[in-house]
This record gives sequence, structure tokens and C-alpha cells, in this order.
Amino acid sequence: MLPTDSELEVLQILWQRGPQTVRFVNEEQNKIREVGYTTTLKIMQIMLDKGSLTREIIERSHIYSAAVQETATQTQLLKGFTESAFRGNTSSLVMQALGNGNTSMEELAEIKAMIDREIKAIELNS
Amino acid sequence: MLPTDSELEVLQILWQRGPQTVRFVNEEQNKIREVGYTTTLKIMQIMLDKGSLTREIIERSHIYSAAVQETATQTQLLKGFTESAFRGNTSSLVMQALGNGNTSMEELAEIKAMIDREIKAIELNS
DNA sequence: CTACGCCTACGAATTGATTCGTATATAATT
DNA sequence: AATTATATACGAATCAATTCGTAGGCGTAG
Repeated sequence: MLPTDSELEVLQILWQRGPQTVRFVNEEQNKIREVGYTTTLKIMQIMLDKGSLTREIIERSHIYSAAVQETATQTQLLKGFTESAFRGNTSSLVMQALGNGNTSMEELAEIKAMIDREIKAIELNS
Repeated sequence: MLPTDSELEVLQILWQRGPQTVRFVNEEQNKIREVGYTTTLKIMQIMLDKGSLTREIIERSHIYSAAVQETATQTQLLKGFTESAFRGNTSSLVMQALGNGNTSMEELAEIKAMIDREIKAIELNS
């Protein structure tokens, strides 16, 4: 099941920083916006309940880990977003993403290489 | 301001099909999912209020038009999405989008051409 | 022992978006 | 004139997500 916005926020922190306490996640969030401690706690308990987090008890405090994969989640989210905002038109989404002008030379080269691989793959299949 | 999900749904229909009545929009939505007529009406009235739609009265019925541009809206939505789902990493988003394997040869070529233009632009600027 | 700090649990309030019911108007139909 | 069909307006119910207040557990410092 897809994470809500605040669930995604928690997942991002755990994906990036590895398994952590509620306190840690809350402090990370507070670097961006004000969030009460029990708010973070509640969200993480809900996620535990849904199965998108797991936890273990170490030294009397709970350490939470992401139980869903970053890439898999991104793929699902991207699919829905492409559908709703771009009517499923992937290439128009890609063009707009690249059009922002904040993609470095290296990244562009990397993407280009990937496209070449895709093109090869299609050629082989026809 | 960013459209909510149902607002976006309405905008997509108007962007695609041009100015239309509530009835028309509602019937389009019902091809996908069941939506009551007054529900569509209410959403469109809210949008009128917010300024994302305009309307004119023709022959006693209201014809609504999108008052926000498709591309501009997509750009804003994409920015937020890239941030929340990909921590701002555009190239990783693009790679995943292309990785789905449902992009045609023509589209890939078009994207590649665009990347080449971007690369040229960067080279000129350095 | 008591107070304090830091933790978890969890019900309940709040908020925002969506959906729906009902009132009302107006034209077309009988 | 009465009925039917089709509109708009809009308050209120519903629903999901988020936020918060409060209670209670447990170790540590005074």
C-alpha cells in the first residue's frame, strides 16, 4: 500500500539514515518544519501497524526500520503520479524534469547512456 | 496554488477537451469511477472560487474553462513530487521513469535529442 | 522516597478534501 | 396549469490524515 505524505517523510529519513529512534526521526523532521514528538510517534506506530516499518527493542528504546524498499516505493509512486499529472505520458514527464536545467553534465551523460541501452534493447526485440 | 487530486482530475478533462459543462466533465469522470453530479459541481465551484477555473454563461448553462496552464501546473507538481519521493534527485527520477520499458523508440530519440541540446547549453556556459 | 526526565500508548480533536442531500430556478412537455 | 427534466447553490455529513493531550512505565539524580 502507498505511504501517505507524512509516512513518506518518515521513510525518507530511515532510508537515508538507516534504523533510528522516534526521537531521531522527529529531530530530523524539525530541521524542516515543526512537528511534535507524539505526532511523529503516532505516525510511526501507524506505520508499524500497517507493516511499512518494523521495530526492535534495544536498551529499552525502540529502533524502527523501513520494511519497504525505497526503489519499489518510488516506482509505485511514480506510476501514480505519471498517470494523474501527465495522463500516463512518461516522455513528457521526463522532458519536463530535464527541462528544469538543474541536471549536471554527469547526470545527463548517465541518462543518455541509459537511453542508448534502452534503444539497443528495443532494436534487438524487433 | 496546487490543485488537489479531484481538482487535477477536472483540469485534465478541461485541458484535454477544452471548455465544457459540469455535465460533460461528470460524464467523463464516470467513465473511470462513479462520481455524483453534485460532487463534480461542487468541486468545480470551489475551483471557480479559488480561481483555477473561469466560467461563462451560454444559453443558460455554465461553460467552465481551465484558468491555469497545463505545463505550468505540471511543473509545480513535478517539483513537489521530485522533492518528496526522490529527495530532489531529478536524474534518479528520470532513470526510473525510463526504466519502466514502456517508452517507444520515437520518444527515446526525442528525449535523447533534448539531452544533447542540454549538454550543448552547459558546454557553452563553461 | 520523590522528583524529574524521557519514553510509549492511545483516545480524541482538528483539519482538509470529498461527497451528498436538499432547496430552488427555469425551460420543455403534456 | 401541472409535471418532468435539467440546472445551480450551498450547508452539512463523511472520511482520511494529521496533530495533540494526557496517562502511565521506568530509570536516575537529588
